[in-house]
Amino acid sequence: MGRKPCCEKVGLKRGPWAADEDKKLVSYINAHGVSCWRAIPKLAGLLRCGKSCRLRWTNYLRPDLKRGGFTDAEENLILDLHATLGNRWSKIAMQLPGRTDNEIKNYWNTHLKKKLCSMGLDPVTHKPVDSACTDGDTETADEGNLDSSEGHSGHSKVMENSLASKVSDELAQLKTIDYLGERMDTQKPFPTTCNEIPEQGAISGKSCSLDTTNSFKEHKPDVFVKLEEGTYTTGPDHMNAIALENHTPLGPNSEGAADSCWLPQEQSLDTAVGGSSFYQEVAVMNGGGLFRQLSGFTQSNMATAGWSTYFGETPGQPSSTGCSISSWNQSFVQPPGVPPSKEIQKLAAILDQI
DNA sequence: AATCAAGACAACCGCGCAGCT
DNA sequence: AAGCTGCGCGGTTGTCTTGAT
Repeated sequence: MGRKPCCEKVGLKRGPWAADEDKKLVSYINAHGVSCWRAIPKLAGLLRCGKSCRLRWTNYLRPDLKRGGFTDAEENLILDLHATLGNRWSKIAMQLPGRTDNEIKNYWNTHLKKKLCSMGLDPVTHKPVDSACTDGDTETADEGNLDSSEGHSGHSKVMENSLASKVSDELAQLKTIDYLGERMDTQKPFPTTCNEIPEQGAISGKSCSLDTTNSFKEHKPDVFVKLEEGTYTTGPDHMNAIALENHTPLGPNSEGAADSCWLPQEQSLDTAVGGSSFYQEVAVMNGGGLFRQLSGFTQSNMATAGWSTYFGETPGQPSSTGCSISSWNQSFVQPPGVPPSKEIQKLAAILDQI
């Protein structure tokens, strides 16, 4: 049973939109708003299907769209979010006000994918690959896609690695969930010094991120970061924070090289904060030792965990909600003293088999 | 100046999901 | 529960622009 087409296509115009079509659509929507896309073309006097109108509006005509090239900060934010979310362009677009999923997707395909390749990173996993991407974008990245192997010989190893990587990531996240859940249940404070950070069981690299625009609301548990001895690096993705705050990072190694900014273990948070969001970010890492996204996190339970002090006002963000931490690439660590859940045991078993 | 290739971006297509009847 | 409808999403294609030869 075939699906009914979204609209009657006979006699409808296709292809690029003319200026007068844009004008008609904009003036109609400005006057009446958006209710039913299907009905809009007729009401607006357009020979387009509703779907085409919706796309034109959302991707091009919407007044809140930000035109022009992507800034470095936006670019880094996309890279980071893609590392976490994959090709979920709409989700990524939610974090970039004024940008559309289509725009981001195009930018990714034309610029960022190549950029990652040139850096020797797999555009799907964002992890280093042995061989650089070939032109023609047959990314080695396909290894991240278990469904697309189509029986190519020699892919079984790749598939294994991919599966292992996926399972590892899943496992790490579940461990984190368990650990964070326990912490939240018992009101046990999060580690505040480097020494309290669990060291064992580093699993795999992956980025984690925090939507600073919504504070801690509605975030799913994410990952731990593994901390090097006494020092912390924000990783390249820390630039996200800057993007969200829409200003340039301060401090040493700014200019996109902030991934190499380190803070001594013993440096106090108060000292580290130093008025700059860049340092706030580092400071939270320094003091907190870990960061996470957790559903139900609030200002008050963060305060319980000793974090509230560091969520100061940041430019362009509501006071006390604009935490500047965004994300960074580090390794997962095995949370201490957490009895493995069934899910974890299951995943661990799969991992062993691989 | 003409041609071709590559790049950039707009637009389309098909699928899946949610809400409604 | 099943079918229908509208919408949103991600992948893909089409078209225009730019740069190289």
